[in-house]
Amino acid sequence: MPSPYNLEVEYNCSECRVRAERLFCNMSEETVGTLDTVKFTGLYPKGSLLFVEGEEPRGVFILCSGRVKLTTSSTEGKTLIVKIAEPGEVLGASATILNKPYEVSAETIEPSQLNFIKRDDFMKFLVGNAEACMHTAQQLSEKYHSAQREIRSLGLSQTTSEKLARLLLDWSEKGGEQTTKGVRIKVLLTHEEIAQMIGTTRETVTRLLSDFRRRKLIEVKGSSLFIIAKPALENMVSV
Amino acid sequence: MPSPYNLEVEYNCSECRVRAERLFCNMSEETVGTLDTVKFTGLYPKGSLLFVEGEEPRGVFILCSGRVKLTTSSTEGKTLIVKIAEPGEVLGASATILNKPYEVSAETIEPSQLNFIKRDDFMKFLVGNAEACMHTAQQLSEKYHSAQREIRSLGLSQTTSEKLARLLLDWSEKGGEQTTKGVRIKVLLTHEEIAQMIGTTRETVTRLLSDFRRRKLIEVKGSSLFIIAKPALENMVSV
DNA sequence: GCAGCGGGGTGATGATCGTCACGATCACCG
DNA sequence: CGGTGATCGTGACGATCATCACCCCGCTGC
Repeated sequence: MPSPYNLEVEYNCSECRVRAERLFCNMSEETVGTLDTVKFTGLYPKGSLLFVEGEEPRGVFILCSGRVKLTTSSTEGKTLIVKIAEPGEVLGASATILNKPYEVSAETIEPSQLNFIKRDDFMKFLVGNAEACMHTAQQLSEKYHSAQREIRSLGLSQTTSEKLARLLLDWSEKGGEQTTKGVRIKVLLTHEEIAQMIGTTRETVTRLLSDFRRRKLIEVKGSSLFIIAKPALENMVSV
Repeated sequence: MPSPYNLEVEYNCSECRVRAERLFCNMSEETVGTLDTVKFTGLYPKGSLLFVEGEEPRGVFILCSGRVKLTTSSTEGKTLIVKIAEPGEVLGASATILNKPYEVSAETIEPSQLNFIKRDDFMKFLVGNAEACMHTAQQLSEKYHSAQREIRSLGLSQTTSEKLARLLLDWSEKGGEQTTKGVRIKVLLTHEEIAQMIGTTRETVTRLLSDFRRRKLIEVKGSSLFIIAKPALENMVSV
């Protein structure tokens, strides 16, 4: 079946084959049926802005496939990437529940499928369905948990190399692939974006990566990055 | 009525006079009745450890009165104060819901009253009571929101003075008292603790505060701190 | 071809801030 | 009243990193 952006699309949550793996979506047939009646499926190309920091909450997005970059910016124009959201995450839930402005901006960095639920519908869904409410609470707990990790990393790291090492280790755990040369990571972000993830500058990232290469901690081949000396990297992080 | 630690204690949520002001506790009589049956009221002196980072979740604490310091530490012993919790907040909810280790440590910094709910009881309370679940979701949203603010501040601030200025402005908004000399803040933390709140060292805090004084931005009299030049402080922060 | 652009590499320089070191105060207590 | 510990003040020094500046490379469009 031809579909836009080379994306395999599932318009119907009840028939979604990956539902069981998704923390939020893994709910009873009945609840998912209700979900199907209020959601709007959308396909977004890379670079779509789902919502912007400061905007009044219109509702929530459930990320079905693809990846979404969550960012926040200072008045000076400096940008921090708070998180790269993965499939299964619910975006904008806290702002929607509190009816306060979105606290981050969300932008797709790959072609993505998202299900949108309008604020009113979402609130009714939560109030009327204990299971949905519970799963939302879980989802929010997850988000708080990961925010907490971010705070630790930003606040307790002494040096920038520590933060970079930590980021690489995080990546190797999440999306790493074991090879004979160590874990391979696909680096899909530019140095600029990596810098925005750890709160530093593009130049510093470039320099640190060269430094890591020189010290044989990592190896870079195109967009592949190999973790050669994992223990050494682990020694650098104290958080 | 005499009570320990000079604390006015309310053993019964149903009769609590400040309940309506508390985001979480402001629930129907019925729900609060249920809450009363599962909670254990505790009084804690200053310095009590409620739970420790990494520990398996025993349950949640509802802060009735007093204040609680939430911290996280690096393996090197450096400590970051994530948040000072105020009455009405629920502590340990995300860890309890996910059944993952507490992500922060909680320590009272004043004599405090807290209601404890065991994990099993709390989960049953949520599943069986839509209102409680909804209020918990709200509470978690609040926590996520404030964590997000913290991330912004830590990740986007260029200089330490910016973070300190921001902290003072935050305080003046939350607990400030208008006087002819500008807003008065009661500083109840040591320089060491302030340093831990903004991720720097004690010496730097001391120096920055002296600097702010020299530049007539603030004035210090004992534990009172006056914000003399609020606009100047606001100009320093870009987050 | 070549201009334009996004991305990466690198050097020079200076400000910031962590670290170490030492003193000064003040409260509390035997 | 001297001792002890917590807190604050301050100087000296050096490492780290942001900033600016420039260059290189590969790609795209004309």
